[in-house]
Amino acid sequence: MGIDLPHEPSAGRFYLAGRASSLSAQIVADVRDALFSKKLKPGDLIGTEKDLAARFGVSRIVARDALRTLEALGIAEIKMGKGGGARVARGNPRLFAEALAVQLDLTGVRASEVLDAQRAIECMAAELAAEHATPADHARLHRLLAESEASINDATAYTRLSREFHMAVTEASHNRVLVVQFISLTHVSWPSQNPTLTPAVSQRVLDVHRELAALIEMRDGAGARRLMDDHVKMIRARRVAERDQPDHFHAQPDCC
Amino acid sequence: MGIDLPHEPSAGRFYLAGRASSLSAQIVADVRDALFSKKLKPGDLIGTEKDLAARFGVSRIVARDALRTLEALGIAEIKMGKGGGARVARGNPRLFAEALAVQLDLTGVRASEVLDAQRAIECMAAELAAEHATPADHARLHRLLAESEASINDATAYTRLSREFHMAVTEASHNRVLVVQFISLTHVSWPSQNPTLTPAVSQRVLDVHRELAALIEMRDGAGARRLMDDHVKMIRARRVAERDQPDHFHAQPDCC
DNA sequence: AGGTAGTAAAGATATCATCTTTTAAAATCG
DNA sequence: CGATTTTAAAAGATGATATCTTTACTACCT
Repeated sequence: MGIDLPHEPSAGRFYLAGRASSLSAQIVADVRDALFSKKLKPGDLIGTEKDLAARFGVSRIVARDALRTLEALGIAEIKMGKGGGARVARGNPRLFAEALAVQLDLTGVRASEVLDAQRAIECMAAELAAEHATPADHARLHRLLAESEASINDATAYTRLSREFHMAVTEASHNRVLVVQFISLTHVSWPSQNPTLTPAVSQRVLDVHRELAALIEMRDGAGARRLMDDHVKMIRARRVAERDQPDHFHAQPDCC
Repeated sequence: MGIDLPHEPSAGRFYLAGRASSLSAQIVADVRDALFSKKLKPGDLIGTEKDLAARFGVSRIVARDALRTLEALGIAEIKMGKGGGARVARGNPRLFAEALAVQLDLTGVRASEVLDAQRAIECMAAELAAEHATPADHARLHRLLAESEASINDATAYTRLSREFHMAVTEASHNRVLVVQFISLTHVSWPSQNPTLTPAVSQRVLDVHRELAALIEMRDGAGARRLMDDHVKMIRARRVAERDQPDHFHAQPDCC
């Protein structure tokens, strides 16, 4: 497919002052162009440092600079040893999640903004899960509910299982774009520890999760969306009632 | 704030075989840790290649390797010349948009998946715009509607203005996370050219845009959400009726 | 206020060191 | 004696260093 990326010169580091562009930046641009024009696909060999240096008439360090950039962008995977070199990577959602987390941190968005975006993703996921969930998806949701029940007194395990339940709902939508975005947003918004979670709150959340799984099983997309909307709104309200400050993500005790 | 990133060693290139980790990878990890623990913030000086080389007891090329990676990740901005060196970048949504586009391309998602994710983002944006739009936001929407009306017979200009209208709705939500996601998804999904757009279709889309602006102005969040949902569903249906293939993004003539 | 020179910084090159992978030879077992 | 396994060496690849070149910024002089 042809991805229509921005052509304006201000598109990041591909347009630099001084030298029209550094030599390594030119190599990066060439490889990216080949990727987007489908001349390269995941698994293809991009080349060794020696190969690229020869091809572009530069030193190995320039080639290495370019490969380091491609690696950081998730485009290339590099291997040492005979038969090594750089190959086009397969898509890596976790890398993307990290990139988003970094950018959100740097731009200083508020918890409320992240949670509203998460609400958008999870509501759509719930609706589409009601349409597309498979028997395996239903089984997974039920297994996670049972494990959550068993961990009702263990706040750490419960928090982890809760996130896995939301992840399972998102994956039941069979929309990989929503899955990637869910992973990214929850990297930012999901606390890893939740010391103030009580068994009473856990039980209430578990009840909502059960109802959601039932609506998905009944193929009630509108109902699943509404319940998820209320559920994530409740989480957001608890967060925002505590301090709505960019640097209080970590301190927030609430999840679902 | 504390961003809770994955701590498992398999988190990308920060855990390498052979050498416990390359020297440059260690520098990258240190800088990232400093960023996430708030020891570094946007605008801060990370250091020159010489500084970092001295600090970590390595050569300038190792420091340069690390800085190249941080630059690619959008963490560092590098400047040549006296007073140059690397500083912590400000958040760059366009970089994130490109990263997402690359990853979506590499994972081979379908147009329908991207458009469903876009529908999630735009519906939430419409609802929040109804709550948060300012007089300046309303004025901008009306200006864009007027310019669209004047360009009804110019498919290229109309396509551009149409995207700007959607962007303006998203910005009227005052949620920067939704804005970043909108930019990212439309990098992938929005055709740059639309040769088959007819004035009749343009007029119909313009009517929907007018109604949407009116609902936002009336603060009717539920109505704005419903209209946007139907609108993006219509776009999706037209796309999917043509070929639902990952590599036909570029060829799709439809936008709104 | 403008031009120039000096200095600090990154860009790039040639080369050496180390690591990883592959292949071939030797040893062992049936 | 043939097949299989183990070990070692060679080849290929990246990691890293020292050094030269080019760029950009700042201070000084006219």
